[in-house]
Parts: sequence; C-alpha cells; structure tokens
Amino acid sequence: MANIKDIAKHLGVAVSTVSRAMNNHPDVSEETKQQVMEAIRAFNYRPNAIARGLIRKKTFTIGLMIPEISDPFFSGLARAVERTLFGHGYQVVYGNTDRNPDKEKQFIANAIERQFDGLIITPDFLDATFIEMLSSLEMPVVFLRRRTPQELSMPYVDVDHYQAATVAVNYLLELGHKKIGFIGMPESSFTGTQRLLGYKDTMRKYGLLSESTDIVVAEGRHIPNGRKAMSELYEQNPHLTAVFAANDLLGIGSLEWLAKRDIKVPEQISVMGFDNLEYAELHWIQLTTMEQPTHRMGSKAAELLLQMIADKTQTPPSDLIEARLIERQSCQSLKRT
Amino acid sequence: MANIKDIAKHLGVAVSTVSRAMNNHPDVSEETKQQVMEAIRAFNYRPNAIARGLIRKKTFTIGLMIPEISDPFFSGLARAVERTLFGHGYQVVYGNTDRNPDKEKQFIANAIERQFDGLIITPDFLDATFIEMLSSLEMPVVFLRRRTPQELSMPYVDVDHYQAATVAVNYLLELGHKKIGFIGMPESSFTGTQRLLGYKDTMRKYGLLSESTDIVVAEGRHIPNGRKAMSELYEQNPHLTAVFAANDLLGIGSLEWLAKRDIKVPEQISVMGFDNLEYAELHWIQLTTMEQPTHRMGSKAAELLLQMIADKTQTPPSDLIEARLIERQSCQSLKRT
DNA sequence: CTGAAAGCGCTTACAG
DNA sequence: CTGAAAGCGCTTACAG
Repeated sequence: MANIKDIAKHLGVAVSTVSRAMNNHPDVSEETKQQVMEAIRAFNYRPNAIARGLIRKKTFTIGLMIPEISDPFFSGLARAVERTLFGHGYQVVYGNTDRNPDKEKQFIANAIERQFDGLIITPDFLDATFIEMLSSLEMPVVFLRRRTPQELSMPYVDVDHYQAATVAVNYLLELGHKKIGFIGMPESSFTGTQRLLGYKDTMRKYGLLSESTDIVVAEGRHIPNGRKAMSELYEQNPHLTAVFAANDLLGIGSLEWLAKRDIKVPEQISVMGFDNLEYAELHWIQLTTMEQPTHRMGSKAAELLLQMIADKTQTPPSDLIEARLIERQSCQSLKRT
Repeated sequence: MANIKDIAKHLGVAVSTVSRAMNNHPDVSEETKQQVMEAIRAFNYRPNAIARGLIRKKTFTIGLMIPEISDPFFSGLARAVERTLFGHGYQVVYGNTDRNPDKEKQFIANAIERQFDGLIITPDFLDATFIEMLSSLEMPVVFLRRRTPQELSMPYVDVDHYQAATVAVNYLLELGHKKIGFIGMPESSFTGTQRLLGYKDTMRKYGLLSESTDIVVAEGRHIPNGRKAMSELYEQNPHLTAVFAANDLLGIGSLEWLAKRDIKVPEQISVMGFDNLEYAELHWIQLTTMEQPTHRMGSKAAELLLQMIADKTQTPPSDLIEARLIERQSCQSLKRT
C-alpha cells in the first residue's frame, strides 16, 4: 500500500503539504491541492486511520455494549445507534456480553486499549469492580436501556417502565377488566420490577390487587417460561379475564398455552404484552402491547454521546422515554357484555 | 492515562525493557518482569492498541459485512463468526450494508483505512468497481453465504441451495405429493435461482413439472409477499396438495393467507419452508423447513479467514454446506389416503 | 503557502 | 539481560 511519503516523493513536495492538502487545510494553494488529489487517486492511496488516530487521539470508533445482538430488541437499538453515529463519521463496534459479567468487564478493557472515543452500554452486572472501572474511565459513556448507578454521573436513556405498565393496566381497566393477572420477569431484573410495580400500584389504586392469586413470576424471559407461567397462573385463578405479561415473549408463551388448551383469545381471556416484537404482528398472535421505541432510544443515546464527545465538561441530562400502546386483537372490551 | 514512558520512568528502566516485559519476551529477567507487572497494576496501565497496531501492522480486528444485522439469520451467522474469532483475540466489526451498493463499497474503503486484518463479506452487488476493489485488496477475504465471482480467487462458505431444494422436494414426493407448487424469491437472487432450479429439476425428473401453473415468483422475500404469492398460486392452481416456499418468511406468509381462508394446514395443503427461522417453531406455525446451519457456516468462515491470516500465500478451499431437513407439523403424508 | 522537525505510544533490531 | 535508537504513518506547531 502506498503511504503519504510515496505521494510526497512522487510530487516532490513535503509530506506535511500532502497531509494539509488532503485534510483540506486552508493554507494550501488550490494548485497543490489539485495535484495532491490527483496523485492520491492515481496511487489509490488511502490514509492510514491507525496512524492518524494515534496522533489525533481520536479513533472515530465508539463501542456499543449489548447483551445479545440476535435479540431483535437489541438489534433494533443497535441499528438506531449506528445510523446516527455513522452519519457523523463514527464506526460502532458491538460487544455482545451474553449477560456475562466477565465479558462486560472485558469490553471496557478492550475499549480502553483500542482508544474508543465513547461508549454506549447496556450492562447487567453493576458490581463494585465494574463501577470502579467506569469511574476511572476517561471516556464519555451513556447507559442505554439501563439506569445509571448513583455512584456514577453519566446520562442514561431508558423507557419509563413503571409509567408504561400503568398505561397498560389502565387500558385493560378501561376495557372493563377487573380480574387482571400479571406474568412477571425474574426478580433480578430492574425492568421487570418496575413493570410489576406499575401493575401493582394501578391495581391497588382501584382496590383490585390480589397478590397471592393474580401474580406469577416466570423463571426466565422466553416463550417456554411464558407457557409455564400461564399454566400456573391459570391454575391459581381461572377466573382472570385478562393477563398482562411483562414482555412479549412471555405473552406469546401464554398465548401458546392458551391455544393448546383451546381457550380463545380474546373471547375468553385477553392478553397484553410489552415490547412490540416483530412476532407480535403475526396473524395468529396479534398481540396488543406496549412498544419500546427502539429507534428513538438508540438515536437519543447516540446524540447524548456525541454531545459529550464534543464537550467533555458537560454531562447532558438523562432521558426517560414513554412507551406507546399498540392495539391489536388480543384484548377484548367487556363493556357491552 | 499512563503510558509506557511513565512506567519506565517510575522503574528507572528503558521503555524497551517495559515493552519486553509485558510482551513476555524471553530475554527479560524474572525480577524485572515482576517489577514491571507490579507497576502496570499500580498505574492501572493498559497498552495503547493503536500504537501497537501501527508498528506491528496488525490490528486484531476483522470486518464482517452483512446485509442487515437485525435479520435473525445474519445475526446468527455473525455470532458464530464472532465467537470463533474472539477466541483468537480478534474483535469483529459489523458493517450493515442494507443491501446498498454504496455502503458495500464504503465498507471496503473503511476496512482499508482502518487496517483490518481480514474480511468476511456477504455482498449483494458484485459490479466491476466492487470486484476491482477486492482484487487490489491486500487483505484476506472470505465470502459468506455467497459464491465468489470467477474473477476472484477467494474462498467462500455457502449452503448448497440446489441440493437442499432437491431434498425438500423429494421429501414432499415421498410423502405422496404430486402437485407441488413453488413460491420463489425475486429472480435477482442467486440463492433463489438455485432453489428454484432444484425444485424444477426434481419435479421434471418425475414428469411432474408444470411451470405455468405451479410456480409463482414473489415480489420480495418477506411475509406480505408470501401472502400475496400464495393467493396468486392458489388462484392459478387450487389443486395443489403441497407448496414449497423458497424461504420461511414466504412460507409463513403463505400460512397466514391459508389461515385467513380457513384452509387447513397440513390437512388440506402442506407447506414447506427454507431457513428454519425462530418463527418457524411457534405453536401456530410449526413449519417443516430446511435449516441453514448458521453456526457451522459462521465458524467455518472464521476458520478459513484465520488460516489465510496465518499463511497469506495459501487460499484454502471453499466449503459448500448441506442444509438439514427439520420436520415439524406443516406437511402431511398422503400415503394412507 | 511550504518545509523541516518533533512527536503520538509503542516495538524491535542492534550493540553491549 | 538491558538500553539507545530508529521507525510505524501520520499531524501540527514553528519558521520562513
């Protein structure tokens, strides 16, 4: 590969001149610039970004820590992040953590060594070591789909899960449901806890909460866990007219169990989800759900990061984004009955 | 951030000594090595990979060009690539092309500037400029889920689509079907062409081919296209007992249309797909299909690339991988009727 | 407007 | 076993 020296030699000018010409520095004669550009084309020369990064202390790459890119929710987020950052000349490097604490730390270490310009992270394990790593990091960081721990002063972008759960339950209530069950995610999840809380508070407000019979916490967050949870919930309380699942996968699992038992949705029971996965649109599913606006979240996180890169002294405010109710066919109104 | 000079100064040794100690060079006394390691820990020092990359001409990053990471098929491929490369110390950088010819070229340009160590690519537009770019590239490249164009001598890893279509149609034939329709992907697709050919040749072999009535080419490769194609196919020939869709999305679209018309699958008509998406497993879908072994393909591509990086003079042989038949509930045997 | 020089943070022959 | 020096491919004050 040709380098800047070859170009300079060929043209009989100094490398500094070539450098200035290709970086559009004002102090270069139009003529020189033309010649340099031509030589660059002739040699098929491309500046070495590594060398440039070393000296400018800027790599134009940002790291995106993500639990699992093949989860469509996260790939949606990732695409949004990427789209807005790409427009500003950045390359985004994904780091799948598989929700593994070591990989999360590895990612940070890697980001340091490779001199990333900034990080957008979705960590699951905020232990002391990890927080320590972050706090000594001289790099802008924004949390995405997570809340920043108190010890750190970095902005986050997340959905207001509590508020969204409130909206979902109110929707069911307005449809005339009073016996509304809840299928929760495992307790370790902050997200799950918030959604559960939104459900509980709303139900309690109307004197409708019955913790012992109407709530089941699933063992995981996937379809099979939803099937099992629904069967348990149904056994506990067959009189439920509606079920709010803490995520779509759990909701779809519920739907599967119900379909196997030939319990009609929404005629016999309404089901509501949370996420608005692509799945939810399928003809057999048609799940009413709360959409997490991945596009807005991802681009917002990217914008915050860009701001922080531009001005390292400021930390912009966090953003709590509202989920949107998507009505489909899985919930029925009880009003006219 | 501390750098190698700080460590050297602190210890009163030369930077070269520090460098050798942390790179485990044999010619360093055990004592020095200990001291250096301690200082590194104390300073929380991490070597600058950019500087190291510049001098070693090795970045330990490889680029993975992909049409769209939120397509679960490609994210599966990506995870497999990443897993095997990660084990060898490489970072993989995804480049989503959105099947856009400019982005495909941009990706290559980017890879050159950033000095990637190798590339795994899934391009959709192999025009002259692109091929020219590749051929002048001083970087190992392997094609994934694509065939290498004649002009280039780079290995590829792909599924044997023709053979797989053959297997699918034979399966239907063995079940006793004789009137088997085909829903194809748009003609531009090599993959689609191969699958169509496999279908045609097999049908023709048994004198069962009726091109004018039994084949419909969809306008795209997604669910709505499948719905539309199925409706056209059904109109053309309502006597079909089975349909082979060129991919699962098309197959699922067919299933949707059939469900809306209350045509029972598999009792009234059998449907077969290709891909084995996660979708296909859903209770309402249970699609019999040909699985493309993403994990094997991705890791194979990564291994080939690793070989090429290790020995740049050799180009290892390409690999054509067999798809696997996954039997679920969407196809019925006509034998006992 | 242009060139010579220093330097980014490392690694690696070359001496000793 | 260790150090001084050169150099990877650029950029950027500093002179002129």
